[in-house]
Amino acid sequence: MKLAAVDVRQAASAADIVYDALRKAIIEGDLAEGENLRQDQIAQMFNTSRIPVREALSRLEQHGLITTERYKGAVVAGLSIEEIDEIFEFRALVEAEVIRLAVPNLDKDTLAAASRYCAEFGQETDSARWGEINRSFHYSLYTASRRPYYLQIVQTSLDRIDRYLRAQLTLTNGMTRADREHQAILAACVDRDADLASRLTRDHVLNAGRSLVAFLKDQRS
Amino acid sequence: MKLAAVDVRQAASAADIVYDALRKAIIEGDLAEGENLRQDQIAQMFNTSRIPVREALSRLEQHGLITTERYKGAVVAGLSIEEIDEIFEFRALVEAEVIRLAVPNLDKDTLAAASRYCAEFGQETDSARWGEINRSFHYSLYTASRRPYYLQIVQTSLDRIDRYLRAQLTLTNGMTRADREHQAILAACVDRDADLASRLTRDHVLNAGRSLVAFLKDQRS
DNA sequence: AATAGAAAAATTGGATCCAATATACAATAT
DNA sequence: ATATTGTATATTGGATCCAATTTTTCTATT
Repeated sequence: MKLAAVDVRQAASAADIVYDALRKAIIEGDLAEGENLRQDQIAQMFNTSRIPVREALSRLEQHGLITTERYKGAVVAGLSIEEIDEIFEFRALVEAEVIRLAVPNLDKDTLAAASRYCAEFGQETDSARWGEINRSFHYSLYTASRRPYYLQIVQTSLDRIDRYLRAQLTLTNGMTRADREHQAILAACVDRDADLASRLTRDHVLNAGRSLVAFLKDQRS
Repeated sequence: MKLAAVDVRQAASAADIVYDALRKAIIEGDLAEGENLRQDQIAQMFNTSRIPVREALSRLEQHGLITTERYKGAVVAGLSIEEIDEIFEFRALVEAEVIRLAVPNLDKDTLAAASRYCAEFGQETDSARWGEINRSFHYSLYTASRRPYYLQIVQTSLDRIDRYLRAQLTLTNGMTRADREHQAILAACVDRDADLASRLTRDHVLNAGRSLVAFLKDQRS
């Protein structure tokens, strides 16, 4: 029997759909930080009741993307400069280790895919897509680490600061620098130099963080 | 006006209470892995309806403590040896960094508290309490890192493998070795030797992981 | 007796309803 | 005019009800 088997176990529930949509909207900055999320309003937007919305909001809160107060509701979580700084520092630690673990396992296909993302990043003119391509580039390499737990942590960390990272890429000329650094990381991976790839990734993340924090300090003062 | 003001904003909701209770039961191993969690049954145990229970289960799933399948329900998540191994490796990375960041900030009170936990750990005869004291010892030092994001990650990582860690302490004589290592870590902290404390913490976590994995490999085969 | 299939029970996901709380606003007092 | 109190509205948290799905039990057939 030849059939494209589909795993029906994980058919999306209403809560899944709402969660995915809200997560995406927050990550991409379509929902401004501080914005109120009214259960009723969201429920109507998705043609469902408040129950799945409440579950979605609960998940978002667990991931730190929103904050809720009892009987008051949910608002998109903002991050202080100190929190942003800390998350970048954390990412530098973990992602440097992930790429180190990944390099020995990199095969031709993975490197080719990463190379495509790297080129695409450099050529893309629509700044709205940089964040997504940037993420794809790094993640395609990280996957070779074969460390699902690390990868999940990296994803949730990135979720928290993705909005700001996107801003940093478009402003302060972060894009051209990121492009250079991506090429260097990719080259180190091709050379199977895990230590170098790790150091470059660490610096890449820290550079982005420093540049972003400097920008925000200026902007918020 | 003289009144002991209490912040009523964060009065626990029913979902909070159920979540805390289930989390504790899973972490401490009172709920065996694979065990079914029936919404109705739990709701009755807490004299509430299924709604708060569902929210609690949703949170537990986000933290990886249970797995759920649509229309089938929730079961306490078990971990494969590979997953346990990975989480210990991850903890070693992060906790080594956290203690390094903590050492410069350690004040007398914090060291005194850690010292008390360390002594308590060595003297406690009730093996059921070792897990909790062990956690308190490490966490009291980690707090000085002033890195709330790191600390939250450390907590959730520990939540995932605490059951197994408790088993490891009671079996394979893990307890006496842990006690020795705690004293060495504490001494390095008193000496303000961040590098040493970091290295010792890393080894401490990796040792526990290796010993646990060896035990499980033997047991599960 | 073993097995396939149908009916019944159990369980979850979602909708609707009610209670508790917060917010907005009007009325009143100073 | 301002501040305070009371009231109405909006919003959330929780209970109950219904639909979709799974699991169990029963029955018929071989």
